[in-house]
Amino acid sequence: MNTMRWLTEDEQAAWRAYLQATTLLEDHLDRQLQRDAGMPHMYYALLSTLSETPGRRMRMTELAERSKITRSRLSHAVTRLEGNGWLRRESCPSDRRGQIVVLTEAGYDEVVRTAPGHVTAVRAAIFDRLSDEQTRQLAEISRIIADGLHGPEGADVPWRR
Amino acid sequence: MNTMRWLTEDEQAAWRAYLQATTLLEDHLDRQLQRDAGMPHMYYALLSTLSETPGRRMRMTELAERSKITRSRLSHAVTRLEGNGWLRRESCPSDRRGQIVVLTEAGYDEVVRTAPGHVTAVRAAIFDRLSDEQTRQLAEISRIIADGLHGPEGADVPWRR
DNA sequence: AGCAACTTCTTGAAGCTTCAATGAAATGCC
DNA sequence: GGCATTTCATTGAAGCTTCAAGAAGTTGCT
Repeated sequence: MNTMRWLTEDEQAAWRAYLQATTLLEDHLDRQLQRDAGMPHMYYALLSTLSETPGRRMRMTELAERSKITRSRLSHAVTRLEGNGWLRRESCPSDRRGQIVVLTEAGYDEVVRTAPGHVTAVRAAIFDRLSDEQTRQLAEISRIIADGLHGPEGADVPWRR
Repeated sequence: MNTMRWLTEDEQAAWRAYLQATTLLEDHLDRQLQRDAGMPHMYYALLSTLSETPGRRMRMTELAERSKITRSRLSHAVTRLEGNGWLRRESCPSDRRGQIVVLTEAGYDEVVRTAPGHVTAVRAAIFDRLSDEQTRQLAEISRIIADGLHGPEGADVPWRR
């Protein structure tokens, strides 16, 4: 007998729609930010995260974890953004392996300058089209998926990387 | 006065959750398929789409549009997959500019071999965790976002790309 | 203290994506 | 027919991501 569980009609439809939506949205936001800020969306997200953080600084590892990217990817990204003068590395006093990424004044200004355009793009693509109810549904669904893939925020699983 | 509309608390929460979920999921599926099939998720999706198509073949442009990727990206992808022997290019009889991508027997076998593992990964990450109601919500939300970004399946907008 | 095991971060190479430019063919217009 | 415009697909270079390896520092065990 065949013990394999395939996707139902509804699940297939949802999966196709999800793939199309995420592919289009990623592409759309990458283009918007590449045009208006000269960097891909993930790079902008890094600056944005730092801009909301006390001291506008964070340990590499923590920034990588919050952003859900590998340390390696972050390392390359920081090197590039440092070249733009938007970020700076400082060594960590409490742990000499550590590096602290600091958003420069120029980097902060860049976020301030480009945030309105980015928020407008996100609104236009998503939240202006969804009801409040759907916005909450999206949040809940996203949390369920994210939690399944890395444990609910702080569950340290050794088999993960 | 400031006429800019920022995101509400709920919208910010949804956006953060969405970004984390999609980043983690993409990464997870890319790894799963890279390990089990030796290709990234998008490449697998191309083979999978072709496998469900009459004659297991499609025009480049149509495959690119269904997959929501650029022709350029598809061109590179097909070159790579052709190198693996999973795809083959044929010239189009009705339009001599055209190319038709054909899934080879080996390519079809590869999809058959790796589909179960992939479906299991998708189920485990998403549908085993969502209620039927949430699955329908995800489909609806995804459709709304996708439609906003490229017109509802067939609306040909000249200003796009 | 000494040492293995682990963590932090970086690096270079290989692979993937984007962008702009190009060749070739089809289409529309007069 | 002749010519400009548009469409189809490809190409190479530059930029981004992944992967495996490695240097440096910390932690835990005895």
